[in-house]
Amino acid sequence: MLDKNFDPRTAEPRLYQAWEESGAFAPTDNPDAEPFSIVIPPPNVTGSLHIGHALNNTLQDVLIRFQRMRGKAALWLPGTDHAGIATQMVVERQLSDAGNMGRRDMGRDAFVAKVWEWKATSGGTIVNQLRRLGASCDWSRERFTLDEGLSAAVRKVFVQLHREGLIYRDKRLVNWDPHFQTAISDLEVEQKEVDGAYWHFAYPLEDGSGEIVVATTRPETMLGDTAVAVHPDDERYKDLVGKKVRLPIVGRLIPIVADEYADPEKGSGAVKITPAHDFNDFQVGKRHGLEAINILDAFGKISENAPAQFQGHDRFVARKMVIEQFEALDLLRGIEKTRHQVPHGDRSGVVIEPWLTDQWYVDAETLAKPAIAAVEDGRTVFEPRNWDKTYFEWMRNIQPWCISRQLWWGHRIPAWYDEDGNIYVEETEAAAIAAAGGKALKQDEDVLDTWFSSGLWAFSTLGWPEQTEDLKRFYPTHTLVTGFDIIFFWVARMMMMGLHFTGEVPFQRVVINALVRDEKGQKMSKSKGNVMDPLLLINKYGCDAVRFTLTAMSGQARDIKLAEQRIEGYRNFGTKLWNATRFAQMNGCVRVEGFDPATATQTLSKWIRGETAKTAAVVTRALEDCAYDEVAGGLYRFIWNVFCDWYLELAKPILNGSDEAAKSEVQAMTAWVLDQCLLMLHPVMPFITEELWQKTAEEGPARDGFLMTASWPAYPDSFIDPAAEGEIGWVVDLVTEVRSLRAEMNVPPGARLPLTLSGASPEAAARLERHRDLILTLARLDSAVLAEAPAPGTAPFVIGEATGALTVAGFIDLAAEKARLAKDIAGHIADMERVNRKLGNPDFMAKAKEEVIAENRAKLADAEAAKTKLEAALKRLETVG
RNA sequence: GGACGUGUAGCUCAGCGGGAGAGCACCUCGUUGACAUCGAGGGGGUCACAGGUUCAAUCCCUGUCACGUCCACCA
Repeated sequence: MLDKNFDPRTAEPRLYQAWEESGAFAPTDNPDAEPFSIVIPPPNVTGSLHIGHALNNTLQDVLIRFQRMRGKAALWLPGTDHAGIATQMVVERQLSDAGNMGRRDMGRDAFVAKVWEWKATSGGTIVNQLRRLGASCDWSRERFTLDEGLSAAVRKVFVQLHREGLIYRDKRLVNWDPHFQTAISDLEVEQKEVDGAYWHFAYPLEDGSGEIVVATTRPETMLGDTAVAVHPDDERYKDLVGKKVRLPIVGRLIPIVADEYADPEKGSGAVKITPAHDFNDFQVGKRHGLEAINILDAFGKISENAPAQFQGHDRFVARKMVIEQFEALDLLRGIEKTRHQVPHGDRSGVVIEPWLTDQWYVDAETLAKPAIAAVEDGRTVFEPRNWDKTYFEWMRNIQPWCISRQLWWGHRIPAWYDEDGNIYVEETEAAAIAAAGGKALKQDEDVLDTWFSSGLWAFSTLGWPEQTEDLKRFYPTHTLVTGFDIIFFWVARMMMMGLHFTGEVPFQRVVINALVRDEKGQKMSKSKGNVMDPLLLINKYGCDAVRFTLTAMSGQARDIKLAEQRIEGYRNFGTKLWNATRFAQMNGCVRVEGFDPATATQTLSKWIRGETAKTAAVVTRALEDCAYDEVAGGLYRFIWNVFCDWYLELAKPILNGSDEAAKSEVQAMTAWVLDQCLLMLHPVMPFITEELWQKTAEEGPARDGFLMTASWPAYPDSFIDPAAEGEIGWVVDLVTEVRSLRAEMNVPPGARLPLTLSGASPEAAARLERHRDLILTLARLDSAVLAEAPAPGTAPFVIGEATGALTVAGFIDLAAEKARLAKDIAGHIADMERVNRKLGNPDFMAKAKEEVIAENRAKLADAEAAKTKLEAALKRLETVG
């Protein structure tokens, strides 16, 4: 006998370990099995499981378990990302906390060795947390973006793209992070709105004939100004173009140039040009052959290219100094407070500076073209569909991708330089030296953007560039499940790299999962203190409850507002199933080997068999379409509202009755349906279902292996029996009507009342006859018989073509009952009027579809009949009254 | 400025051309055994607003308002 409750704390680790040890997570080696593969979005190796991971990985696990049960060669390939900046940060902080020497003091090799050491001891955290979530990844294939194989793939890709001219080195403005002293890509820049101001500065004309006023939000950049621009059509400044101004403080003579970039509508219409520190100014500078003077160093301090008094001062200190000096020179013409967007590094949080350096770039525009086409023609589809618009929007406006980072942790760029600065890009140092004719070379100091290696993830993890069995079998992968926040970072780059290097899309379908927010819709963050730790939730409610909740809430919406109460509710759902199984055990509902539901003779058996088949159809289709909310909803309704609330209640009289044949059939059927529940629920709630699968085998025939590897159910349409459906539906309606009446009339629960049924068809009469015992029990009736007409003083209700009448003498409140009937009648009359209006409308009759007209006619007839019966009942009441 | 999305019951959301739905919350009633982590019953909505298309609009179109997210912009 089962315990009263499922104990997830002990069962979950035990079951997971058993699954893992059995090798069931690996794809079947059956060569005929159709492959189904998913690559995990590799979490940062520094990461720990947050609720977003829990959602993302639950959805993947649901899919992979479903496809595994369907007999596919299901591969879910796990791994982690080396996460350049994030990891370097963690280890640096650890070194500093421990009072060790810093990264720069210990040197590159020693530091990188430290990071590897850290990875070996602490890098497995998130992988173990995925196990707690029940993730059925094939751990034997686990990869790391910086492992030997993936590193070789990275070098090969870099070299090939370089040979094709798609990777190049360029000197231009980059987004520079002064905190980490590295370049970052556009995507790693976050715009934040902050308080700021426009400072209006006067630049005196060289000839002393006046001044020109410019405005800036970054006064310190004036130290690097090399021009002032005005619009060529701006009458105000027409005569000044070609003249020069003397840059205050610096003393440099700089030209006034005419350029369309200057907007006459903005400010004074004249704009200062700092080519080395502004993306727009850089372009203007190019057009006019202006010098780009770099006044900042890598730390964001003023460099030796600026006047001595500023050198070595932080950019924000220099800003104040510049303003003060303008004021002192009486050249400050105004300050205008404003709020404006300022770029910040997404990791460092500091203000990003446009900075002029040499970096490596990928020609993303060229790579994007096939990637756009693949989504346009449907080789890869987004789910929900409209995410493709986001993808297109970015891909069609894509900019060169800056891939070099001035960090130590990552894939070192496979480029070597000789003394003269010639570059040799090769997969190995030996090859580079050979290419250089034996000269001594020095490798590029930089590493690649982390996303460069994750862009290869879909095929590098399967063994590329080797033509491995896995690559042949599992590439292209089937589905990618990921968050919309990394469509640009990751999905787009995998599309580009996958198509370029394999000629095929990396995945056929991209399922975009929502963002989990707190119950008020706020983004979860540590500072707000509203984070929900999935591991705490798992400990509290069990993993299955957390998984079911996340699945149930994964509709089309972009956000999931997660309230703990929901998890509690789905924990109860698990308990409900557990107790239904317990009930089955108590009633001898043991699995019968070879039981064929098709042979069922009892109406109740045929009905639940059909309901099971309908549920399986709904759930299977929903799983195929990744309609997760429908998966959860379909299972919940069937197990709780159909199986527990009705079937088990309807089965009780049979299970307690004396008809042995009926009893043994219902016992076998109950056990069978329970098995089907476990099978269908397993992908979402793997633990409790597996536990029940094993436990029920203790009292019945042995099981052949895990539920996890059992076959997904599929039933013939013939399992649905319309006659049984009609009959049980009728019983359910009848019982519901009686219960409703009893409650409305405040009939005491213990009172057993007589019921008559008049005007019943022979079919209804037969149904009453067949299910009388059931009806008496469930509706708490004393008797249920056919009658000529409802007796006076009874409470009537309409059931199909018949009138039911409950004898409630002693409980009936005449006035209340009259009011109830009048309300019902009014409702029917309103229906009739509405339908009559339609049927009386010649346009409706001429243009509406046949079946709609028929439907309305039937509706009218039903309403009329019901109204007539209720009116008769009301009349009787009035006579009595 | 551009793009995408959302406004349906107190809350969270489903539905999406022909009778307004679910879960939770709320109210009433009910514990000698599957489950109080439960059962039975019930109340509650001009489906944001305004136009249009249609025989018919919560659903399609246009506009307005409100909210959210992403991208661009830092004179």
